[in-house]
Amino acid sequence: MVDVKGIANPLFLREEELRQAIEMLFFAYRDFTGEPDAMLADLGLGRAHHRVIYFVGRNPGITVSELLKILRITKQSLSRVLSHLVEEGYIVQRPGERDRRQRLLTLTQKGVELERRLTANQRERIATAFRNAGAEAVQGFNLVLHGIIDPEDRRRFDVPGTGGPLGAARLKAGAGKR
Amino acid sequence: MVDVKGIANPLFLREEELRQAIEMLFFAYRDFTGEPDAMLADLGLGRAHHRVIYFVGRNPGITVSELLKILRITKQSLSRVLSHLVEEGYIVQRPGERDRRQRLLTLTQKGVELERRLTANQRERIATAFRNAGAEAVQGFNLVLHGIIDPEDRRRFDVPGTGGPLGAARLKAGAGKR
DNA sequence: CCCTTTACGTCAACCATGTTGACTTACTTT
DNA sequence: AAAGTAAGTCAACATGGTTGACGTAAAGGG
Repeated sequence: MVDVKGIANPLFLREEELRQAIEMLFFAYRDFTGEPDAMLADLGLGRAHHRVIYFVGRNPGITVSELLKILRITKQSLSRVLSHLVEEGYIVQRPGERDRRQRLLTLTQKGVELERRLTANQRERIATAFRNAGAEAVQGFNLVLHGIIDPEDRRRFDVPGTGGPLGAARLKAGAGKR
Repeated sequence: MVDVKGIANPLFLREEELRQAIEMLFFAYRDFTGEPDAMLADLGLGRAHHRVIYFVGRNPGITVSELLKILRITKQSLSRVLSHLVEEGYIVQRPGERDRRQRLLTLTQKGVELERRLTANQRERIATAFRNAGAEAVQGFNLVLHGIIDPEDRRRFDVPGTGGPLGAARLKAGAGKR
């Protein structure tokens, strides 16, 4: 039991490395959401509203059930937030054409503007981190984060033409291995 | 205004790249916390308890105010969670030696065991992602995540001997640039 | 030695956002 | 026509954040 934490013990390094990752994920998420949360609070909205606005903006015409799958919350929980956003004029609903039971969701101009303001903050934070870390690091970041996500949702990041996840990032990483 | 999304437009690629990062961060965090949350629910605990247990385990003898700085919540909010954990025997408090106003927090054996179970899950998820992505990708992941964190908390990840953040990861990345 | 500051705790009220369960309406599918 | 599906609604409840006010004990500076 000598040298438990010494350099000769790979298990300690591994444990330490993994704990660092756990903590960085916590701090990064905390800070990543902090500023948008403050902006939202000024408008009487919360983080839940942000998530809805983000994913509706990203997937115009998305159905309620698709949105529920992404957010992994109940429809009752979504309902409170979504109906508020509709009442306040951030989002419009229209019936689906093929299936008229569906309510297709789209941002209004007001919604688009809010989404832009909120996302600009997050984008800027990430852009700075990307710039400082360099292109290779960004690929590594994408690859690891991709692997942390549940398999069923990884395919959201597949890029159609490339036949693999994450488009060019994956192609390049894969090339280096094979 | 032709070719707005075409390959000739670097702004579109950049925007898309940043949005992918935003979304991956959301999905990764969602899935990273999902399974521990379910374990905690069986014990009548929540994610807030997990965070406290984690950081007390990681920093034995931490003071309440240090913990508050990490979590960025109010003491009233922490109090509810922390006193519950003390009552249930996961954490013990003892007065500080130099400053007897302080309550130094430490996990009990019961607390250590719970912490291990919860963290094992997250560690496994990250370890798998690390293994599949490769060592270089892990360094990139660390470097980018580090850059996303607010500067005042980045130093938590500095490694004493190396004179820079993230120990070896940073040394290697820096060597390539200079 | 007093006085101020600090570390921590507590009570109370409120809010955002998640849950479960039961039920309805409208539409699609078989 | 019957069954299934998409969405909404009402109600009750839990967790974990917030602000504000106040209390206690210890530390530290004049």
